[in-house]
Amino acid sequence: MGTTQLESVPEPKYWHLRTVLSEALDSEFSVGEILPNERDLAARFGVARATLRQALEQLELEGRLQRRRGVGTTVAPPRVGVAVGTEQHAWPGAPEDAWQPVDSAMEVPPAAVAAALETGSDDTVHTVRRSRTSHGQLVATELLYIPAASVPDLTAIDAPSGAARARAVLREVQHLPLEGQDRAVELGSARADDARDLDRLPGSPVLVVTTRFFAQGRTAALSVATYRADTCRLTFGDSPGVEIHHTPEQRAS
Amino acid sequence: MGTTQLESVPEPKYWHLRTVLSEALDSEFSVGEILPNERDLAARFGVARATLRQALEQLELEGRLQRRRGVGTTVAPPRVGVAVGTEQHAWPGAPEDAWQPVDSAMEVPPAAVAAALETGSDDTVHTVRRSRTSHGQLVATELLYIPAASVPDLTAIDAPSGAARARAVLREVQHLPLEGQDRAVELGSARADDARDLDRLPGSPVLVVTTRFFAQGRTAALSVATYRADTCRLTFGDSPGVEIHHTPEQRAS
DNA sequence: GAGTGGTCTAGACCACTTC
DNA sequence: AAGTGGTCTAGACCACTCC
Repeated sequence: MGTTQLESVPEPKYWHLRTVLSEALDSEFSVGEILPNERDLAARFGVARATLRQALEQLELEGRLQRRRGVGTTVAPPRVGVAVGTEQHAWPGAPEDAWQPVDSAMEVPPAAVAAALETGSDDTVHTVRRSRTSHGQLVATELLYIPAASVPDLTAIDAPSGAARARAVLREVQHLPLEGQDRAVELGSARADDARDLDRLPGSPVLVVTTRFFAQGRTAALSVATYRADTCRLTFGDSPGVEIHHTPEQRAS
Repeated sequence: MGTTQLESVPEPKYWHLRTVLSEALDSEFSVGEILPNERDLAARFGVARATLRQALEQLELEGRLQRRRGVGTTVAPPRVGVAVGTEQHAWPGAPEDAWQPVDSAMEVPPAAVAAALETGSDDTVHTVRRSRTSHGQLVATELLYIPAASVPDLTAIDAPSGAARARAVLREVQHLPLEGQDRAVELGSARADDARDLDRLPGSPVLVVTTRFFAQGRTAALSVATYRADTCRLTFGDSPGVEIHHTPEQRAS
């Protein structure tokens, strides 16, 4: 029984470890349970701590584990479904909107945003910060860019900043006739400020949802929303969405 | 000029490196250009190779770099927009469908899939493998699960496997009245086989799009599509989508 | 065979949470 | 103060591509 394993396909140690741990999570652990610490686990599997960490990182990416510095590693609950495709054809700030206004100010947007809004690269636009909560946890932050031309009646009549100003901007934008919207999802890594808001480390994987709102033949508003990739499953239908674990390695014939 | 930087927020080296490299990519490199190798870069920045690699991994996650073993690290082109939300209300295999059938067989699906399809956990279902190409490159693989009950006229009349069988299954499913669909997007890591198809390493980040197709009050088909997260931006409108680089750290006041 | 990125090690120290 | 995960180092060897 010396050499039970086959040498032909030497899969990386961390990948094999990931599989072993994944199966252990399925069968021997329950949600919220604390795993042994990394040094113990590494010793138990006979690998260096860095190798073990590579396996844990994979599992965290897949939403199976949650790690917190100074605390430990716990078994993560299933990802929460977060509706993104609902409120179709409604402006941000509409009554059923899931977002909470946080702050607003006039700012010069990043160059790519200015290009999409067709504003000059030095022009300021209304920038509204919002956040979104699900099951009592902050799951996303958003930056909403609205050119001054989209809300002409708002010229300096309201508070200069703060949540009140954010609400005023959102109130104004409802008056425009919304002609359509389009949306894109891509992988990103959390900027330092988003990471802080989302209680993650800088560089954590996030899902970036970019939404363009069209009115009067132009892009009248642009939203860049940053969702925690570890805890969120973005749903686009009206139903809550399927919970499919795509991880399993086996595929029975 | 000794201590220009402030010590108060000692950001990790790899994060700072990422920022420096990111700016260098913007200003001094063009798409497709080859970067110096990791050992040289690490020496140039005075860090260990592992630390440099942490920074490169971030940039690769963000779609800025492309690394290939044995070849080198190159500057990645902007992500390609891949339409996911079009073909709304059409079965897979409809004429305008972007997917290429690859193979098909009767298989026992993973437990979570069986649950969504409401089949017994030991029942086989039609499993169609398809792939999707964009700009000459394979960007996604798909597993499409169709319970035998959804295609009653297909009982063993066609080829036992292969692309021809896949086409036969897809042809049959068109006959059902499609009542609706819903969709979810989440982050995953590539399984060994998907990784091979997508020309990535096992564990590479992927965007998993799960689509349920409803007919006759049941889930009549379920698609699990795996997109390369580094090269793809999933778009959901009818227009090609915005190309927003969310990476920039600065946010001018 | 030379050069690349990918894996792995064994250690050290740091930042953070909890007691 | 003790214990956790996060960062970093300096090396080694492996798998792969290309010449």
